[in-house]
Amino acid sequence: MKEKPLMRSEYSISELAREFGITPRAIRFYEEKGLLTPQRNGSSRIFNAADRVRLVLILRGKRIGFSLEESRDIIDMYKPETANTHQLENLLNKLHGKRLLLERQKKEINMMISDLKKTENTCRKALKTSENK
Amino acid sequence: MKEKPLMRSEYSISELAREFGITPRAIRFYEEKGLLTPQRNGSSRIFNAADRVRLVLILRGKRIGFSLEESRDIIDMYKPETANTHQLENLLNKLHGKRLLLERQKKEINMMISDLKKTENTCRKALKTSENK
DNA sequence: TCTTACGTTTACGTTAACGTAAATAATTAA
DNA sequence: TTAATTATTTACGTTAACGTAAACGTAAGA
Repeated sequence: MKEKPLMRSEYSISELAREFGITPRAIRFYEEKGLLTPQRNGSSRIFNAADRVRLVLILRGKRIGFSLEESRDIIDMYKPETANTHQLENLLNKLHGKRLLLERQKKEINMMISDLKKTENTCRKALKTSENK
Repeated sequence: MKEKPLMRSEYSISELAREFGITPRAIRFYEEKGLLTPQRNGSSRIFNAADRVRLVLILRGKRIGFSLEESRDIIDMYKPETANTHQLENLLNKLHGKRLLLERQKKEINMMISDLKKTENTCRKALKTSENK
């Protein structure tokens, strides 16, 4: 008799949805946008390991603040048929650009924080003064 | 006769728009959302120094990836009538949160970059090999 | 057999942050 | 006086990334 495979290689839409904490609708949406292209069993979608990886990449892209369109490059990069060095350079440039942006944002945030801490001190002093009257 | 003031203290909508590289529409939109409350001369808006500062804050908020709703707290913080220590703590917490998020994003980006550089090397080797045949 | 769970497609709804256009008024320059 | 510039309000349009609902098919279990 067959044993249950320890590591699944095929997934239903809701299995993936559960695993990644997203909705089936979202997954279908990604497919609509051409970011996923699962097989079919009749009308039902069947996702394999490669599809799962692509989903991981999509979600990783989202976490770094990429739009789906921006993530498309990342995903394409991981499918061997289309991947080429030119694309890779391109993507690396994008990533460097994003990183620069993040660094700038962080600097601005730090400035705002130190700015507000001054305000904080001013506030506290004002409070103290008003308490003393 | 009157001399032109060196430092303006009143601005028309298009003056501000030009100065900050945005459209009058955007400024009106910010007003609609209650982030700006310029005076009027008849039907025309007149912005003063304080309004200008608030606009600066709105745009700064955008640069660090805040939505207008999130920026609202920042702006409110800078108008003395409403500002209080509680709000300030709140805002500081938000900013710290945002910074954490940015740091995480940067880490993910760095991971992706180093990941892709491996791919890059693999690519180059593959190219070399195929050239040698 | 009936219900429950899961799958599908189609299609309209939603939020944010404006863009764009139309119709109109007031001011200014030639 | 006429044209250009700048202003207003009203209101519909746009993009992204799904949410939500309807209407339907299918397979499993009590």
